[in-house]
Amino acid sequence: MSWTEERVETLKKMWSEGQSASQIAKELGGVTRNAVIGKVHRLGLSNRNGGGGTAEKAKPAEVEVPEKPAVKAEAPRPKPVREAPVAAEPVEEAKPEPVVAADPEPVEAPVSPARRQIIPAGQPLPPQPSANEISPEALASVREIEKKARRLTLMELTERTCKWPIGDPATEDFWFCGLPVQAGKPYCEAHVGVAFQPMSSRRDRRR
DNA sequence: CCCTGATTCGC
DNA sequence: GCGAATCAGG
Repeated sequence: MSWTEERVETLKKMWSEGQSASQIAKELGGVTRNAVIGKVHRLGLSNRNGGGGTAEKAKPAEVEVPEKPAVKAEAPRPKPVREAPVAAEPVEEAKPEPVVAADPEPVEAPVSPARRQIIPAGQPLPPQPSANEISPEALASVREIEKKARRLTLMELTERTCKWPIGDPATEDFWFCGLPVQAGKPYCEAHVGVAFQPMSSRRDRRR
């Protein structure tokens, strides 16, 4: 295999998207991650760099996803309490916005008759942390990730698959992320981002 | 052990 | 230029 224009393009694209060398190598095929890394260096795009000559501290591009309304087609049912997908606002104060199911999304998922409605009122729901103060980037990537999730079942999880739960466990609409985990951690890159927050203004909730 | 990117150096 | 081997780290 040689580095054809096309392959280099793919490399550049994926690399800028933050894909790992191994993933890129897998995608391209015929090359190892070493080859990819080597090429990356030779191309001089190992670090942030747009090729403008002047060293601009441009951040790693990152897939800028303004907002994707598609959250999750939920049936208009007495769904369990769930905070709004997120309100990524640069607000310093946590703003509890109890937005419940306000998705102007054309639901197309017919509710299965044999399900629903049997949600224990307790608190059996997994964290499903739709935090209040998660970095916008993390959230953006999480939403992206959830669309690329491998949708593994509990039995399919391994020590190397992201164990982030997605969906409502009380329905068929539930699965695990399943993407390759970060390293040692139980979640993939994106989910690690929201799971392990630096510890920002973790103001204790008063009750 | 799994993975990551960085570097070296014979080819 | 290429990339396996190696290094350094998580």
